[in-house]
Amino acid sequence: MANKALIQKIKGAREFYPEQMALRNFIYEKVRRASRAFGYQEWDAPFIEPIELYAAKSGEELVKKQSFTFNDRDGEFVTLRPELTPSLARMIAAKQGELTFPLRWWSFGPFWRYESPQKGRSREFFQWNIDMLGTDSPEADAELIAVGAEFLRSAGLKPDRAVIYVNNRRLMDAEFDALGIPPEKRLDVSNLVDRRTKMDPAKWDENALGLGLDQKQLGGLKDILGNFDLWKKSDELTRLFSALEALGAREYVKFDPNIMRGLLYYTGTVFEAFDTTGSVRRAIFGGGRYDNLLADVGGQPLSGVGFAMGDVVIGIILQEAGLVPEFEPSPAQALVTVFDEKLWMQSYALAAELRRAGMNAMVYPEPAKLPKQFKFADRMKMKAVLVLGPDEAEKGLVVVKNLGTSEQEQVKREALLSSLQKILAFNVKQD
RNA sequence: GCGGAUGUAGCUCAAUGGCAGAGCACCUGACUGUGGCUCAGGUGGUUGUGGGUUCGAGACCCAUCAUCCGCCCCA
Repeated sequence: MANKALIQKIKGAREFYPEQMALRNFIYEKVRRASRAFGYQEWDAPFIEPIELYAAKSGEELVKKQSFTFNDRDGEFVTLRPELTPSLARMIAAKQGELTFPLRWWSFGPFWRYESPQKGRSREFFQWNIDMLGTDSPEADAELIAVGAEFLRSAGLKPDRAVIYVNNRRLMDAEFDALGIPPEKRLDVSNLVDRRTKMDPAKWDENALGLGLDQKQLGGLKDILGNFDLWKKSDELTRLFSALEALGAREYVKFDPNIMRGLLYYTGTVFEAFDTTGSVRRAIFGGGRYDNLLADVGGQPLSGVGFAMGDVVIGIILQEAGLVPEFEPSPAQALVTVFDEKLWMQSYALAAELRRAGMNAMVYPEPAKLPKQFKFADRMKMKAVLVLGPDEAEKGLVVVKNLGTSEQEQVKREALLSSLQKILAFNVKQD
């Protein structure tokens, strides 16, 4: 039983022990590489913002119910950021005249949403955001999708298990129009489409009719949602797919008329990536094209395309797929033991010497029995252990033991580096 | 906000209402200058918390807290 005196962490907050931190950094590294491969610049915004920033957009209970808010000492309402886009809009608007467009920005940082924690969802999470602003073309949409595909590829998720589903709002609006679905019902219908895979078919039909659709419209809607060649009617999607072909990302992408995305602000291409084989049914990432990003904050109209990916879902998927590299407990590959009180400082000096030579070296923090120190090195999965005992000190030697092979040799101090490097290189090959 | 499940050693889990246990981990020793492997021994518990029923509760009842799974929601 845990110590009762321990104060519990905040519900849904995340604790990153070194092993989890390694996963987070693994994701960050893949994100960073994919973003930079396409020339995107890293940026960030405040973690706390005035609540109005979000209220301006949704103005809903959503903001109050699903955000962490509090009063600061001056009585201002402060919100832990639940998303990045409003901050992006403000920062762009503030320097709209001096930024170089088209602008390509990416970010990876913490966000908070007051929701009930469950599989794939916590109250505190890290999110990758990536956007291109100032270009309005299906080819730009294709680039963002290609960035996402590049991330999936580099993380080890092949097209047979990760798929990016694409649709287009304008295409769907045109289809809805053709069915005689009035524009004011589009939002409700979109939301219903979004929920289709989750719902019982009969119930879904019922809801559709409840929205005021007639049988003929319902039938037409289902025809549309079952038509996976529909994209051929869309000039935008046709161009998108040829661009994806050229970008080498086509194999990851499928057209799916059921992808809508709940967000109001998407106006053209929308897309969502899913793991098709694992236990997580939530989207890996999702995004699309939005117009008038800056409308709410008073900037000039600007079109953009972007997507966001949380760390929780992708983390589960990568672990399930066995794609996370084995955890290395210690960044240092060599342990310098401390033989006794007298030789303590000599061991410290030896470790310092290794560090000056560019190696990561850990020294045992105090004299202790050698078995204990060796055991420590073993549990830290270190590759080599150095022993500087009385015999070695006297003759200017060091014992180097390869923990992988159990072989050890006494070498002169001058030969230590090359001996160590040999062991480390050998062990690297073994991995 | 709603529903379901689970809380026992550091971890994973046992224990018909009748002495709280096992495996792993940890510590010590076999092995006073060498990790893993083996063997022997040992430490470790207010059974989430608070009440109740009972001669007797880890188990049954009520409440509460926490976690997990799902619904709702998902900017």
